[in-house]
Amino acid sequence: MDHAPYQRLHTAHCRVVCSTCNLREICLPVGLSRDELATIDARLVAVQRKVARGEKLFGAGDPFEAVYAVWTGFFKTCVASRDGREQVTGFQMGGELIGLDGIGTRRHEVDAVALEDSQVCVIPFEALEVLSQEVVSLQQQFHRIMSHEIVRNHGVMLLLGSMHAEERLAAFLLNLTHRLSTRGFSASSIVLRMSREEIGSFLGLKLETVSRTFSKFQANGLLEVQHRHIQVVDPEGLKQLLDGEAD
Amino acid sequence: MDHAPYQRLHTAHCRVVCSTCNLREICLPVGLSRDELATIDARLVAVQRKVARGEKLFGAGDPFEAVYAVWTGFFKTCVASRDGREQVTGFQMGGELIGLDGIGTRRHEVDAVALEDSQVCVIPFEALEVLSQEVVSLQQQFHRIMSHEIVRNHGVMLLLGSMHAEERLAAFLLNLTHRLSTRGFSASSIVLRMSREEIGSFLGLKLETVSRTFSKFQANGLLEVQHRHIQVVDPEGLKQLLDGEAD
DNA sequence: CGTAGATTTGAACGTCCTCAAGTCGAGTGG
DNA sequence: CCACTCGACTTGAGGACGTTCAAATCTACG
Repeated sequence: MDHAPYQRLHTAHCRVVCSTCNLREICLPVGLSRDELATIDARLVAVQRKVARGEKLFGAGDPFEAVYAVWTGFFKTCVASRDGREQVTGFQMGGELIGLDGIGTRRHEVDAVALEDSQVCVIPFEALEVLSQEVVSLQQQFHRIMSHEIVRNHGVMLLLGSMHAEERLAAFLLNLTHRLSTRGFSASSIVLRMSREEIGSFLGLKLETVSRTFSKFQANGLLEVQHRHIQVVDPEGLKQLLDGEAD
Repeated sequence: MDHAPYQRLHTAHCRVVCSTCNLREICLPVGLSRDELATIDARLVAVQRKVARGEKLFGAGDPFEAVYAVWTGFFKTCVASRDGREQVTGFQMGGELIGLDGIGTRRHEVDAVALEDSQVCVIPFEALEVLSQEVVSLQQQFHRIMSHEIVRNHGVMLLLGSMHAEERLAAFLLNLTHRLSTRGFSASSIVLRMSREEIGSFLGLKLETVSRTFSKFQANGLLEVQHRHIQVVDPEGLKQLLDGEAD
């Protein structure tokens, strides 16, 4: 990669400061006091790392040393089975943590790939454990985040286990718009960072089915689809699809 | 229930002792020293609770106060969507923790139901957080367990998102036999605690498909099926199904 | 402006679901 | 002890939804 030196430069020198970060209200430091934030700044988040679009933040099997908070950009995580099947397990955006899968085995269990040029905050896990022994609310917030991840996974299981293609895509879009609007972006005009194939892998569908379903939603006046640019015309209609009020 | 008083008696008086529990090597206290075990005994696991077959340990929406370690018996956890769809998110046996879903919201997000008469150790979550500030290896083990739960969920997503019925059931049976043999039970002769419908809900299949697939496995000489009693005749054959070496 | 990759769309097929009937086993009461 | 009943399970037939294979279209990026 011809900008590897550029990356290295930033990895070494860019110091992140949680206390002034615009994501501090939706990231790991939620609920921390001013003093606690200062402690985090001083002892926890050491460096930032840039990850170019298409590059891996880490791969399955890599030694686990840190978890990562997305600062800018967009990621996917995916698992693969021995025979080559791949499953996208999630998409991560600003303020979300990546790498929790590695804590148990001390090796990462998924691939984390940037879907656009991105920057993450590196949170050395050892430091996180040490610091969360001192800072109660950091410990609590960390536990909350892991628990949320488990609950999120349950939601995906429900989706994969019991929903039809249209319901899956509707749920996916509503989840995406919800998370985007939490971060101050429009909930109605969105640009997908992932391909139809990646959406399909996440939703347990083939890319053709995803494409057809987009077309159908457009025909039904729920969306306007132009490649990766999606206009959500009728969010209520999407919700009704999920609540079984099909008509 | 006519043995409610009996339950109450035990809830109030039965004191569990991790240090002599036969599950201590596969439960929360893995890796703790003798002294640390003594601390846990004294300050963490206060009471045991009996849950009769078919009863809930807790339900979705209940206030979250504790996590539970299965001591004897067998549980399922399930989520439901507003429109009544239900998805079994997991089956839990001795040494496994239930209730991690409630940490984030302070309310349980799933139903936990005993599939046979069971006993759990009640681990008040507040106490767990306090104690894991002092006992490093307890904190580490707890984080490991949450991470394992996340990785397990990823495996279920892979199963639900990309596998065919036969592969799903094979994966389910292999997972079950593996966990049973870890606990000293036979890996070849197993008694299912759950109905075909519950298996189907977990695997994203209808009960008829589960039943048909059992029959097919029997016809192919992989299993001998007698209702809920399963003899695993050819575990290698099951593994080959998963690795795509179908023949 | 051309090429490679992503997306859309069509048609035939296959897996799993739905609906339905029948079997089996445990528990109950005569 | 046997008949009865209820729920769980099995099995069959037909249909639906999503997949597979294939071709056309579009876009981005060099």
